[in-house]
Amino acid sequence: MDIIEPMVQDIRTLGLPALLSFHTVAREGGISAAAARLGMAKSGVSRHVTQLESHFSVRLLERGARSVRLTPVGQKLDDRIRSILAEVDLLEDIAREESVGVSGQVTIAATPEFGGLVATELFPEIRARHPDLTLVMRPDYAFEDMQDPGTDLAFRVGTFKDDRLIALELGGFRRALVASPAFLKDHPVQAPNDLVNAPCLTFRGDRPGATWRFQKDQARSQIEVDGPIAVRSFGILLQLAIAGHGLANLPEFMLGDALKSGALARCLPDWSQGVNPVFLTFRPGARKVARVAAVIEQASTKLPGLVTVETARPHV
Amino acid sequence: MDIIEPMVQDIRTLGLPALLSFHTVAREGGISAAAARLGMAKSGVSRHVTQLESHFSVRLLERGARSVRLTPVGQKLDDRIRSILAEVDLLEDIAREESVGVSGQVTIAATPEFGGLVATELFPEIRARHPDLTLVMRPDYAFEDMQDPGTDLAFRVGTFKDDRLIALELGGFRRALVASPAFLKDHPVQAPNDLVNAPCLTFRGDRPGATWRFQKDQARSQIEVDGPIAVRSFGILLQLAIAGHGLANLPEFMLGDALKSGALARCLPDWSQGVNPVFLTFRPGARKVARVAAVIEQASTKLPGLVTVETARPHV
DNA sequence: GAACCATGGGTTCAATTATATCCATCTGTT
DNA sequence: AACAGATGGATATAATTGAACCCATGGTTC
Repeated sequence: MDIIEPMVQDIRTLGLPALLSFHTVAREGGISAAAARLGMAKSGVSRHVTQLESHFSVRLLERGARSVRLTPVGQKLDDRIRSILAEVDLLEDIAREESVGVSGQVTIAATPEFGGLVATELFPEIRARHPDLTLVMRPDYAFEDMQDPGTDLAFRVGTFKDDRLIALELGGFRRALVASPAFLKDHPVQAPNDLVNAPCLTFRGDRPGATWRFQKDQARSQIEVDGPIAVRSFGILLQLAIAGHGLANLPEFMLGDALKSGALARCLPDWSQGVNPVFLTFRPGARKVARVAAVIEQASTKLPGLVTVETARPHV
Repeated sequence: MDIIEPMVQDIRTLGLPALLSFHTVAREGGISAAAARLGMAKSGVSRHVTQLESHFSVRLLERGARSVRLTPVGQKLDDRIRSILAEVDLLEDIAREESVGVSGQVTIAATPEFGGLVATELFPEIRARHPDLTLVMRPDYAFEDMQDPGTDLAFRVGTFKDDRLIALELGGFRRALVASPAFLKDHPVQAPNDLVNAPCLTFRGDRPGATWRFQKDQARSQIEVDGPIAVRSFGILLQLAIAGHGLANLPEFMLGDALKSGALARCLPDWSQGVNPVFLTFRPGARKVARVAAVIEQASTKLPGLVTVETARPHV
């Protein structure tokens, strides 16, 4: 009849509860703790683990006297199992939305500035369409794991590495070097090299200083800048620049008002900086959850117009 | 003690076998057929489905007299379930490789031309590292679903939409408009508009004709070309161009030899065409499977140098 | 510092409980 | 009548628990 023979058989002997037990052991760091968390007898958890071990014919836990550690294979498997359990959770969401409608809560992570843009530009329309939906913006520079439930979507700027997430490229933005007009009168900046000893207001990331790259026609310039003030907030950098404390290199989308009102002026307007791509990331199954899809859709239709300076490439 | 309370509980009553049964029903189009495929009593399959339905409180199947159809929710859920089952399968692979080592088979889909590039440039080194690994290249212009096991990796050119796959951007290539020197002597092409009535050798995709876009400084030109010969193979287009049958617009990476030997010459060399991005796509968990990871790693380290014309952006 | 025990975590085992599966039967449609 | 799916009861299978068991560590004591 049918040619496709190789279908999954082993799943039968592999239970979701066993996967959950093992994953909980990995999370909690011990069988007793996992059993407490799951509200079941520790013998059951122990059995689940051994069951998986014999199923895979691989040792998943290094048994110490008072503790267990994951073996390398155990770690790999746990990582996948975590994803699987998260995907299974989504099944519930998808089904529930069918009867209850789009409601509940969507949690979105983004940098504070970008989060502001997203919240002001996107949230009103989403809320108008889905009144029962609660949108939670979690502004943070540190990107979280997103494998544990809690965050549904994350806007990320620039490169990142995570196999387990879908990344939707929304466009990109440029940065602009700006300072207050008064400051520029005292500290004229004609070329990128003038920045070396200038008071640059840098974003304080993991390490001090920053590298700013400029390009003009074929000329490229890469400057290691530093300055008296470094802050872990672009918003504060913006205020500092307006107050005339130095040069700031800020995303274009933050500068609209300040440039119009004349509070800030561009430096080196002929020199362009590369495009910072903006990605929207989420777990693979998330797009099938209607309330998450609503936000994704809104973001992918409306945001490109807001941040894209040049159309870079077809979106994924 | 711990703050993190919301952990999955429902999984307990949700069995992988039930998911498998439902998915098989969806695949086979009926409960009896599914039961036959799974080698179990049809009553069991029926129970599994009703069990899921009551678990989710949603109807998954439209019951007809002699057939069942998936409800919209059923389709969504089945789509996710399919992914989940595939991910569960990967668990076995990951575990097995720990004891057996990297072996087995990796199936890779790509267009015939690109497949050739991949096979010649990538396969030797991979095979040298993993002698027990069998690499299967499946050249095909039609991209398959990749949700059903069978294809582990797929190289894709240009845009695509599939939430369920991870896309790794490897770089991009440009196309070049070429023809034989003899042909060009008879049919000089000075500007893109000259192509309108020229005998263009087009790739026969889903619909006839093609749109070629050219750019020179700020000038942009978009030409709807057509011609006497349309073939669903870039390789044959290359041969036709060499034989002097017309103009072909081919990927740069195919043209090395023909341009060097003088068999082909560039047309409109001042006009550039956009970069065609190349993606490597795979199921989310696939990278954790060592034998697949070996190919991904090789591709992502070696291919960018082969196809990238300009570094577009940091890879994901 | 060596011997000692008490503690906490992991495993094993048997009994109980729950669950899945099958076969036969029933219902409804074509 | 024939086929596809649903239902129900009997049986076998599997999951869960709680108590007993191990065993390494850490602290205590001498």
